[in-house]
Amino acid sequence: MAGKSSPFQMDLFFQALGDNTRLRLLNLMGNREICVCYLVEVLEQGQPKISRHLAYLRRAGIVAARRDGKWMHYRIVMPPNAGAAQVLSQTLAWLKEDRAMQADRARLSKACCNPAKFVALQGAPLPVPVDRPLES
Amino acid sequence: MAGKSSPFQMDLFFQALGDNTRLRLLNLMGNREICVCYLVEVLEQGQPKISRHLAYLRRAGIVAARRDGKWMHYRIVMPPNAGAAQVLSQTLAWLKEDRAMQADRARLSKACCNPAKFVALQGAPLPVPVDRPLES
DNA sequence: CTAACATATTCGTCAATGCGTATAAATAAG
DNA sequence: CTTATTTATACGCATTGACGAATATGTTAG
Repeated sequence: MAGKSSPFQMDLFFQALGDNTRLRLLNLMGNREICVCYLVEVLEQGQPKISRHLAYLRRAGIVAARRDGKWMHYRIVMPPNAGAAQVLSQTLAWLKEDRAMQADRARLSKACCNPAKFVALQGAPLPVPVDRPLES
Repeated sequence: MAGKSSPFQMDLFFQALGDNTRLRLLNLMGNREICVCYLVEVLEQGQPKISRHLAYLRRAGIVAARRDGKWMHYRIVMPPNAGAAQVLSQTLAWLKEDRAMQADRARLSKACCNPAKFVALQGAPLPVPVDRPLES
C-alpha cells in the first residue's frame, strides 16, 4: 500500500530556482499568500511573464495557487522531499540577505501600505501571512 | 580598497546545479580531489560530455581544477558567498542520501580498489581526500 | 622530432527556455 | 445577455544548453 516514494528529480528542482524572476517571486511570497497583481506591480514585469514563471514554479511543486474570485493567490509550499525542503528554506533565508531582494520587499511593503496609489491595485486583496509558511 | 563584493548571481549558481550529470559529478567529488578519468569511468558517459560539464561547473565557481602531468584533478570549492556556500553544503549532504548517488559512489569505490580491472584506469592517480573539503 | 595518452574545445543539431504580443479563460458586474 | 477585470495560455522568435562526433591542446615517453 505504501506509495512508491517518487524518485525526486533534484535537477528539475534546481532548474526551477535557476531564474532571477522566479527567485524574486519566491522572495516576495516568503511567508505570505500573495495576489498576482501585487507581484506584477512590484516587479514591474509584464503580466504574462509573471504568470508563466508562476506556472513553472507550480509545475515544479514549489508554489501552490488558490483562486479567490477574480484573484489568484500564490504561496510557497515545501516539497515532500526532506532535502529539497531544507535547501528551499535555506534559499529563502539567503534571499532575505540579498540587497536587491530586500529592495523588492520594500517595494511590496510600500504597495501594501497604500494600494490606492497604484492604479493597478485598486481593491486588490492584501497579502496575508501563511500559518505554517514552509510546509505543504 | 575594499573590493566591491561582486553581486553574486544566484540564478547562475542554481542553474549550475540544475543538471543531473553535474550533480553526479559533485557527488563523486564530495570531499576528495578526483581525476577526470575516474569520473568518465564511473559515470559511463562520453569523455567530452564529462569535460563540458566540468567546464560549466568551473565557470560557475563551484569546482577548481589542478593539472598533474597528463591528469586533471577536480575538487569542489566553496563559493565566496555565504548563502551559496550553505546551500551547496546542504546539497552535498542531500546527495549523500540519494539512492542513485550512493550507487555512483559505490562504483567509484570499486574502481578505486582495483583500478587495474578497468582498462581505462591503468596507472591513473587515485582520488585523495581534500583537507578542508568545503572551503575555497 | 614523433607517437601515445588525457583532457578540452569546436561543430552541427536538437530540445528547452525566456520573452513580448496577442488571445483565451474564468469570474464579477451591469 | 454584454462588458470589464484578472489571470492563463498560445504563438513566433531568439537564446541557451545538452549531446555525439570530430578535432585540438597539453603532457609524457621514446
